[in-house]
Amino acid sequence: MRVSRQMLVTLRDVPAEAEIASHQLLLRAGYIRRVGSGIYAYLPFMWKVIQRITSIVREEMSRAGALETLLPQLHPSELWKRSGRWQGYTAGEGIMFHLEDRQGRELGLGPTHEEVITSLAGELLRSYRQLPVNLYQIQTKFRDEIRPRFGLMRGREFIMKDAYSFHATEESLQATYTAMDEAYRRIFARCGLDAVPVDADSGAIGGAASQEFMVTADAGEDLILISDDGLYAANQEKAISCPHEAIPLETGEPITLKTPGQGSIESLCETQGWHPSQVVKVLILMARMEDESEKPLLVSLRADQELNQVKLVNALSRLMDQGVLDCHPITVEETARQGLAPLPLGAIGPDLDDAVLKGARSWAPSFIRLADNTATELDRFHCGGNNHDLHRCHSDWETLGGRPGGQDLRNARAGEACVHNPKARLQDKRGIEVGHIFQLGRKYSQAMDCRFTNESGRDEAFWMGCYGIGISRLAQAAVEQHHDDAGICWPTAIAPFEAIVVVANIQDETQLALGEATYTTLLEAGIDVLLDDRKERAGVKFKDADLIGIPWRIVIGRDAAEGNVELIERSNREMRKLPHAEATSSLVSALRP
RNA sequence: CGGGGCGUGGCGCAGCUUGGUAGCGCACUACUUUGGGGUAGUAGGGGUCGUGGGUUCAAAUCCCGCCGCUCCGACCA
Repeated sequence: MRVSRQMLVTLRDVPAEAEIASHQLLLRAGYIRRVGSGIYAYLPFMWKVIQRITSIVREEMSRAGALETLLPQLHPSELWKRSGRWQGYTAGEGIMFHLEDRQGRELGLGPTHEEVITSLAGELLRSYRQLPVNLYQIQTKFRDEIRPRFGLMRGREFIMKDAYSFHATEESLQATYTAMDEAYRRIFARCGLDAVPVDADSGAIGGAASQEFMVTADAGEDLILISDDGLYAANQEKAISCPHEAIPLETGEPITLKTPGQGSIESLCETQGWHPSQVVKVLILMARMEDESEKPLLVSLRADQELNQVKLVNALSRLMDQGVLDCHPITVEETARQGLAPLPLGAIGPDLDDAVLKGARSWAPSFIRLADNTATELDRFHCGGNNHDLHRCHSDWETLGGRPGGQDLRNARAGEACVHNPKARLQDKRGIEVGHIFQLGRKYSQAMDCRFTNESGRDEAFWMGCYGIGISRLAQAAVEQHHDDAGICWPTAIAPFEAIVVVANIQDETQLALGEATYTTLLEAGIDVLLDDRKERAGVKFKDADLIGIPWRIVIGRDAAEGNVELIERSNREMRKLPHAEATSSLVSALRP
C-alpha cells in the first residue's frame, strides 16, 4: 500500500475533545473520528487494527471449540420481558436504546445478547447429547452510557466479542469457563497486551464466579489490587484483605461528650485525640429496590475504613432477595421532603431509633441495619450519640443492644495483608477492563424457561456461561499501554501495517528506485508493508511514521547510492545501517521467525 | 440527573468585558524555495460566529430560551 493512496490525515494539534493519550493519538494519527457523543467512525487504518485483533480472537475462540454466529442487534421487547430485564434496562437510567416500530411494537438495540441466545438455545438444543455448545459473535453493541468518555474506551456504540456457553452440568460449565480463561490469556498475550486476570463482581449480568481481564494503565477506570506474591488479584469492588489492627482502646468511663463542629471523623478524632480505628462510624443511606420500595439503611463501619458500595448492594439484595436500583447517602433535603425532623448526621450511632423515620412519606418505617466485621469485632469504641453534636465514649455493643452480625462491606486497600497469605501485601494499580468471563449458572435459562432433556429423560434448565471482550476498547487500551512522546507503538500483531518504507526524497531517482525495489521485495515476502511515496520532506514522513506507530521502518535516504538503508524498530528506536538486501532479510526474519 | 467548562472555516485558538470591516496558527490550492526530523516565501480558496427569539440605527459581542459537546460523580466490554 502506498501512503499517497491511504487517506492518511494526521493532525498536529490535539483536538479539544480528547483527554487521555490513547484517545489523542488515535485522533491525531487519523485512526478514528467522532461522529456523535460516544459514537466513532473507525477509519481505514483503525479498521485494519480491528481486523487484526478479531482474527486473533477468532483463531483462539475456534481453538477453544467455540462456534461463530451473528445475532440480530434489534431485539423484540418480549425477549427481555421474559428474562425480567426489560424494565431495568430501559426505565430510568437504563442503558438500552429502545424504540417502537410502525406497528407500535417495542424493540431494543442489543446491549448484550443473553436473551436472544438463550431463547435460541432453548429452541435448538433439545438434548444433553448436543451439549456443551459455545457460541460467539463479533458485533456492534449499543449502550446508552450515562457518560461516554475517552473515545473508544467507553462508547455508546462499540465492537464486542461475546460468547455464550450452554451445559448440561455445572462441571461442564466450569470446564468451558477454564478453557475461556486460557483462551483469553492467549488472546491478550498475542495482542501484545499486559492484561491481568482479576476476581470480579458479576454486577448486573449476575451469576456466580466471574473474572475480569485488566490492561494495566494509569488512565484505567478501575482500581485493582494485586498481592505482591502474585497469587491474588481482584477488582477493588470485590477484593478482600485483612484490615490493619485497631489501636486498642483502654477502659474508660462511658460518657456522652459534646462535640460541636466535629461532624467528620477527621475533625472528631483530631479534637478528641482519638484514632479512627477506635470509632464506629455509621453511614445512613437510601436504597431503592426493584419493587420501588425505599429502604433506609444504617451501615456501621470502623471509622478508618471505607464503605464498598458494590459489596453493600450485593449484601442488601441477598438480604431482601431482590435487586437494588439505586443506593446513595441520604441528604438533608431528602429528609425534609419526607416531612421528617433533620437527622443527626455526623453523630449517628448504630442504635439510632427507628422512631426518627415515623411519618415518612414514602420511606419504609424502619432501618435495615448492616455492619462490617471491622466494626462488630471492636469490644470498646466511640460512636455517635444520635443527637446533633453528641458522641459517646467507651461504648460497647452490649450497651447498644447487642453485637450485630458482621460481614465484609469494606474496601480492601493497598498496603493491607492478604487473606490467602498474611505475609503478602496488596498493591494497587489502575486497569482498563478488556475482557470479562462469567459463570452465569441457570439465571437466564430458568427465567426464560429454556430447557433440554437430560440423561434421565427429564427437562432441565441449561447451565450457562458468558464471555466478553471489548474489541474496540482493546484496540485503544493497546495504545494506552504502548505509546511514547512521538506517537503510537503498536504491538506488531495488531499494527495496521508491519513495516513502512520511507523514501526520504522521492525526487532522488536512486532513492525512489531502491525504495520501490525494497517495497516490492517485502510485499513478495508476504509482509504487510506501506510505502511512503508522498512528495513531502523527510521530516514530515518520519514524524508521521512515528505518530501512526508502524513497528518497523526502513529509510531509503542518502546512502541509497551505496545500496545502504536504515532499519529502525519503532518501540525502542534502535537503528541499524545495512545493505538493503540484508535489511529486508533481517526484517523478514524478525517478522516471520 | 447534579455540579464546572465550552460552542467563531477541517483542527487548535483570539475577538465578547467597553456592540460598528470576522482575525491568527496549523491544514488545503498554485507557484517559487528547501530537501534527513512538521523548510521558507508569495498569492489564493474556505466561516449563516451552535440555534431560536429579544434589545438596538447596528449583535460573534448585551438579555432570555433551546440544542450540542466536554470534564468531575452513579453504569460497563
